[in-house]
Parts: sequence; structure tokens; C-alpha cells
Amino acid sequence: MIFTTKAEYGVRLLVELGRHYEDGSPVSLKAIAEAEGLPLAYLERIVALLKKAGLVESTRGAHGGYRLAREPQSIHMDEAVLALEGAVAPMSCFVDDSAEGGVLCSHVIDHGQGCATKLLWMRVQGGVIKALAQTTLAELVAFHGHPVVPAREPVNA
Amino acid sequence: MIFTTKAEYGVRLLVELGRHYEDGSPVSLKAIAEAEGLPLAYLERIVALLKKAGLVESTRGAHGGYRLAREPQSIHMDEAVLALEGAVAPMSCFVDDSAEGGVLCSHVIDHGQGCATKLLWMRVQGGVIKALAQTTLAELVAFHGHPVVPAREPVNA
DNA sequence: GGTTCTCCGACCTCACTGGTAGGATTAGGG
DNA sequence: CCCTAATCCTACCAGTGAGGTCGGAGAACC
Repeated sequence: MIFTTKAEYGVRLLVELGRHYEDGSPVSLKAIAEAEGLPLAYLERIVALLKKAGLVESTRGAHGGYRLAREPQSIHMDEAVLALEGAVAPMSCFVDDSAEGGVLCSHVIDHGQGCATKLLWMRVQGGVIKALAQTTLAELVAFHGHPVVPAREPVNA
Repeated sequence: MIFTTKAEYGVRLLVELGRHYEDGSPVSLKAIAEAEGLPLAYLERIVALLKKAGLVESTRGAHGGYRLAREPQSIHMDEAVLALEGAVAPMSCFVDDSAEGGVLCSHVIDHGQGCATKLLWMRVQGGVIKALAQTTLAELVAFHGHPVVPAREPVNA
């Protein structure tokens, strides 16, 4: 159940943008790539996903770069990871049937209504999405600043 | 964050064994493969993982097969999935540092104490393990027996 | 006009998943 | 005793996607 580096790099990119959110001026990918030690060309493709999802804005040309489209407190990580990974599903047949009627995996058809494993994967998916949704970018930015604090359950609002 | 078919097939195999747990006699892989429509040779490798983890026992020779090593109520799915997938980690650097001192991913070293993303992945991992641990094999077996909406005849024979 | 950026698509390599093949080993049954 | 049914075990193989590179085209600022 491993996330790819898209999620890892993308979140770190967001954190970096969040640190400069107050500045107003955009941050170039080159600066981020150097600060985080990540391949620039690869970051370009990753940030494109975030832009398409409306999480970041871009300014082209010299002194251009990227900045957050919203304030860090309102950016929840489920949205970010969904944009980066395409889908948050424990099994390949779980594209995103959360709202659909009855999207069943192929091996289920002969079993009538939903395989037993589906119950399991649904619970797992729920756990992941919940964990992601409860974490905001602002939290990660703050954690980046002073990592000593062991954040327990700060999502009480 | 997709599980592989090892987890899918392995759990379905366990469910099938759970259905015949009361019988006492072992179930052959061939029977399971035919019942579930899965490749026999592939199942052999999967069940080997479950055996190594002590979840199932085997009897060799004619009329042999596999049976659960414990009763279904005491088999929690975190143990099963861990045996099948090797590790339940959201990121590659998360082998299993839950008990270790400070296993940090390589890109973290220069940031002092834990990257911001680690906080995120820890929460995700916690959510997944919790969801898995809260589900027992007995639950899945029961769910397999009588699905919520009986649109068709369930396979009870 | 050159520099610095974002943008965009093609390309490449490598590991791993998913599955197969072929056997050796063990146990029952005639 | 052989034959058959089953577990075991290792090697192999094709496809795919992850992870990353390259080259270039457009856009803004000096």
C-alpha cells in the first residue's frame, strides 16, 4: 500500500510553498528543487498535477514561479494526495465508487452482491481518507518549523 | 496506495478456509482455486506466505490441504495483510520503524528531526493498521455468508 | 534580446507484479 | 508397491508503471 514519490514530493513542494505563503511573491521550482534536493524536471510534472487541481497558481516568465491558491489552513491533504496520486484506493478495482451505485470488481460478479474483501478494503480506504482529511497543510508547515511538538489530535475544530 | 493481488487473493483464501473451519478436514488449494476462479500455481505461493506467518497449517499428500491454524475470531486482518504484503507502509522508507528509535528516510537527514511529510504518513499508516486490526476473519466469513442485499443466490455449496 | 521562468510531450530504464513451468516430496489407496 | 493427489520449491517470463531525463516552445521581466 505504498504511495509513490509523487505524493511525497508533491506534499513537500506544498509545504515549501506554504512556508513562503506570506511573502506574496511566487517561488520558482528551481529554488524548491535545490532546497529539497529533488530533480527539477520531475517536479515540473508533479506541480502540474497540483495546478490542475487548483491547489497552486503559477506566474510565467522571469521572477515567476508558484504560490498556493488558498491559505494553508484550508488545504486538506486528502485533496492534495488525491490530486497527486489520481486516486486513493486500496485495490485496483476501487477507482472511486464512493458515490456510484454498485461498481463491483470483476471477480465479484458471480458472487452476487459484493465480495467479503470489499468490506475490508472499504474500511481501509475510509481510514486513509480520514487521516488525510484531518491534516491540513498549515499543520505540516508548522511541524516543519518546530518538529519537537508531538501533534496528537489537533483537529478539534 | 494500492494493495497487490496478493492481499486480495490471500484474504479470499482465508475466507474460504474460514467457511470450512468447522469441518476439521483440510481444504485443497485446487478446490479453492476453482471456487474462487483463481490461478492455482499463484495461490500456492500466496498460501506459503500465510503458512510462514503461522496463520494456516498444511497437510501433505492425498486428501491433504490447508486449514486455519487458529479460530477465525482471533485472526485479525492486520496480521494477515502484513504477512501477505510484507509491510503496511505508506512510503518506501517506512519499513517498520514503529518500535525503532529514529529511522529516518534519507531525505530527512538534513532537516534535523523528521520531515513534515512523516507526520502525514504516520497518521495514514495508523489509520490503515487500525482499520485492518479492527476486522477479524470471522467477520468477513459472516459477511460472505449473507450479504446485505441478496440480489442473487449466494454460493453456499 | 537575452535571461529566466513555466509549460508540454516524447523518451528511457528498471524493478516488481502477476503468472507459468517443472519438478521434488509426502501421503493415502488399490 | 506403484499410482495418484496433494503440498512444496525454484526458476523463469512478459507486461506495466514508477521514476526520471531531454529538448524545446511560450511568456514575462531586465
